[in-house]
Amino acid sequence: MTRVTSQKSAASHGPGKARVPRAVREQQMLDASVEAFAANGYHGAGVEEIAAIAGISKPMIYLYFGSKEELFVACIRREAGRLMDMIAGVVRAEDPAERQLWSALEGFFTFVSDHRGAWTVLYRQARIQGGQSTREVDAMRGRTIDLIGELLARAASSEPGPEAVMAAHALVGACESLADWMLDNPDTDPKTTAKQLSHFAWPGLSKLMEATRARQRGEA
Amino acid sequence: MTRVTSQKSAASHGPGKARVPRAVREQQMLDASVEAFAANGYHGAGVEEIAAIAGISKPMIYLYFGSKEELFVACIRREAGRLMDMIAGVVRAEDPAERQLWSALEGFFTFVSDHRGAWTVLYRQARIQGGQSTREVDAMRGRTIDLIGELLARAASSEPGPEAVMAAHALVGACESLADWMLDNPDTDPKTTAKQLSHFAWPGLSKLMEATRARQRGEA
DNA sequence: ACATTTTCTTACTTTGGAGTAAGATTACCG
DNA sequence: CGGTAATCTTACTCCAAAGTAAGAAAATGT
Repeated sequence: MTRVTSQKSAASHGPGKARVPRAVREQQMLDASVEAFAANGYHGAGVEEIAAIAGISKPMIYLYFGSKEELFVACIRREAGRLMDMIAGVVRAEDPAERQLWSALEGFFTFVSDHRGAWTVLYRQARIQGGQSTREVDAMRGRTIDLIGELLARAASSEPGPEAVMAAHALVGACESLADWMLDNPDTDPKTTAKQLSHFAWPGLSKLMEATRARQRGEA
Repeated sequence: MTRVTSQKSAASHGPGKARVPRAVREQQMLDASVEAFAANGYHGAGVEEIAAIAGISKPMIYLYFGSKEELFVACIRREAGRLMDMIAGVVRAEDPAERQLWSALEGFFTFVSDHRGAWTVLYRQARIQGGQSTREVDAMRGRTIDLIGELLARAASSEPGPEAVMAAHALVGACESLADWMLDNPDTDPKTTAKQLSHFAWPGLSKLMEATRARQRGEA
């Protein structure tokens, strides 16, 4: 509610609306897109509706982004970048494995919490949509899983085996599910969620890495 | 490929197509719908296309199901029922908690494996779509999570606490993610997947239940 | 002041696909 | 046999929403 179409319309001289440089408008359009896509899904959200939220008319979107799909891809890219930045910003390479894992979880849940609704829905949308956006998100998801697999393997000082890959998939799935849950329970603390998941997942991971190390000693 | 429009067209007398009773046709339509929705998503699949796959013309679908959305809901309901039957068929109430958990996982992964592509995509579709289908699937998912939470609580002989609920969410998410993974790796054995996830998840669950029991003793 | 570029809008075309009208053909039942 | 009900098709209507044409109004430079 109380959407602001232009915060300095009165300051500008005359009846014409405030002109805004392209770079800024693009970000406003992306903000509006994320809001609309998150609320109604890719097909549910209309370009006209998005334009309205951004306080602008439809052709501008086509002028700056070319098509609805490209607009969507631009959203995905921006949000994906933000998520990656968030995680990269809190994980310290010199920490031990368990600590790194916990940091990554904390970064992820904090991001979801900060971007209420927006990201997770967008993320789920993108994986379904088909086309470029799906490819990009799936690629990012795949890289994340590989990374976690390698992290686990490194903690067990070995190569990533099939169990580590499976564990990584399971862990990522658990994160996604808990992220959804956080959206329904807005008063949940991201750090608590991260810590609890960490507590829950670590015994199994620890056991798995132990087994890996044992197997490796037996083979060597 | 080699889609069969009617296996007894030659057997029937004359050029007219084989007539089929409603109950049978409905199932054929649902089969076609699942195939099309799974391949192209709810919006990507056209009613005309579904009709073609079922070897029938479009108005029949509207005559029997009313609208595209109702058709989709009917798909969801049928597949959800099958999944529930599958799980209910393998879980034995008198078994201990760990065994029950493993059985449920086995049932789930077997179902996904048997209904290659179809179900998981449908399921993911439904959770996004909005409308009746989303409500039903989310409700089913919620019941499943509650069930698992209660199972865990019962194993710890206590009421379901917030940690149990969280663990249940994480576990369901892990299952969904691994189901997706199975679709990309068709040569994966469902039982192996179930067993591995069980091995991976149990230490954490066990520890959690232990803590719950300890806390309860302290309070009593 | 004038030309050029950038920002922005109103009003339009187009189309893909959901949904329907009207009726043909075949089975069923006295 | 009719007559009624069920199955099934061709050939439409209709609309929401993507995308576009044409140009107005403001900024920017010279």
